[in-house]
Amino acid sequence: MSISADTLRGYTDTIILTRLMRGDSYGYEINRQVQSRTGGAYGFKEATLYTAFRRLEQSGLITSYWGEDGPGARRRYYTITEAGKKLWEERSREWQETRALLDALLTLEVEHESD
Amino acid sequence: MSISADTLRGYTDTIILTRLMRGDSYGYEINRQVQSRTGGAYGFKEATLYTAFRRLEQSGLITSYWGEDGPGARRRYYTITEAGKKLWEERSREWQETRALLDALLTLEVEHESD
DNA sequence: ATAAAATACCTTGACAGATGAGGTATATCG
DNA sequence: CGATATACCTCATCTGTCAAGGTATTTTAT
Repeated sequence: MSISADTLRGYTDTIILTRLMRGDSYGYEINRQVQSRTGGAYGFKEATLYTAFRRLEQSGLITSYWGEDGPGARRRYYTITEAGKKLWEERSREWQETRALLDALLTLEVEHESD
Repeated sequence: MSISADTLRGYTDTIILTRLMRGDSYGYEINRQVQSRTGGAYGFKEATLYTAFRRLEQSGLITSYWGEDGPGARRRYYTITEAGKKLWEERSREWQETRALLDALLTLEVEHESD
């Protein structure tokens, strides 16, 4: 976990929604995917993950169901709703904007003669 | 202000430090620069800005002094310290990493035949 | 002269997201 | 049979943002 989570604050929900855009999944798996996609550089703290699920479900962006009991511990699966998909589109676009803004705001512009 | 500040949460300090890397400045001016560099898309709320100054000063990342009374309302100028410069370097590097992580995490990877 | 707008600063309380610390239960592996 | 991995959960605390409130000076328009 080389990246402090506070620099990603506010993106938890969108990251989860991104995972669910690929199909239903459950907490533990989503976190494993996040870790593997970042080469181990980032992963959710459990409390962060599960409070996010509550928040997203309460907002109608995802729904959940208990997985058919196969082998292993019980799993709660999550499904993204239409509202969730719409919000994901919006947040994705917003990320592009934010990235451009931060690139501009965190760069030392070059000194001009005319300055 | 088309970008919600919560997507920039955690970058306030680094944005301010970036401005001060260019030389001493004061609150109102820093905010004007942020607005102009983002084409009006982003600006600090006053409370956010001034609480950030307190935080940064308490952490020894900036120092402050009242400007010589010229024309206009009184201004409190801020100077970045050596510790501040060091942190700015670190946070700048971190932003590059974070940007790459979020690009990876917010993208729907393409479906492969082998999936 | 005077009212309005712009410049410039400040604090406090409320709110929301992240998380450490605590917990439960099952399955697998040595 | 004990340790580790899987898999879930909650609550109290901490931190950053910001609405709402405030002060004071200068400039601009009437």
